[in-house]
Amino acid sequence: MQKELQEAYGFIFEEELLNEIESVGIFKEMGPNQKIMEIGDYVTGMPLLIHGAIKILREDNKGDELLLYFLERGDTCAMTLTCCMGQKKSEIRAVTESDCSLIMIPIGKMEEWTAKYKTWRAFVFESYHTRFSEMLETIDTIAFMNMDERIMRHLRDKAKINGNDVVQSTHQEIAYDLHTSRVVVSRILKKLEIDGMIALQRNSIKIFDL
DNA sequence: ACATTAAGTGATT
DNA sequence: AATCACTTAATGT
Repeated sequence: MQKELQEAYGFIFEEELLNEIESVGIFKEMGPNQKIMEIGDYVTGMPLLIHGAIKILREDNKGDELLLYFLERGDTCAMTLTCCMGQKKSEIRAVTESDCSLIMIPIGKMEEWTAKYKTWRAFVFESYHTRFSEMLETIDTIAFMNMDERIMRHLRDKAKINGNDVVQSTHQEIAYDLHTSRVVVSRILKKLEIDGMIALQRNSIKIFDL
């Protein structure tokens, strides 16, 4: 855990804080599509992402979901930041997108470290700001972009996260993430393929126009 | 060979 | 862009 921690956070946190993280944090590794946090769960810990990606989803009253944003190495969940002061329930769902390793920090430490470490404060504010920006971007794409642009953006995001121009995903999964129907996704992907932006295979999509 | 799941398509709203 | 109804293609057993 020490090596991973050093690699991902060594440049942000001072020695003393890194040591504290190491002694109090719980190292976890998990495969893709694992639920880390469910809507309604009490937030008990704060994840520091070391490796891999996590997608953050919102759910409507019918149980349909919508992708809010991805978390990557060096990121943390903004939900835990807003929940840390009281015993609040999570309003989002967090699911691993790929193989992940992360360190869980007990929520009690948050306040303590906020007072104690300047780098921690900076990290929390910075994270908060970044997540907020990403949310605004997502809102923009929903409000102002056509579905074909949204799909293209989503494919690029996924490609970037996995470091691979071939995205492993079914049309149905994309439809869930973007809160639309599979038929619509299939049609738009077909159009994008004819336009030479992507190549379609069963269960995967190759992206040319990164 | 058969069942299951993913993807393609026309028609309608 | 969503939904329905149906077809076709790919994959697992």
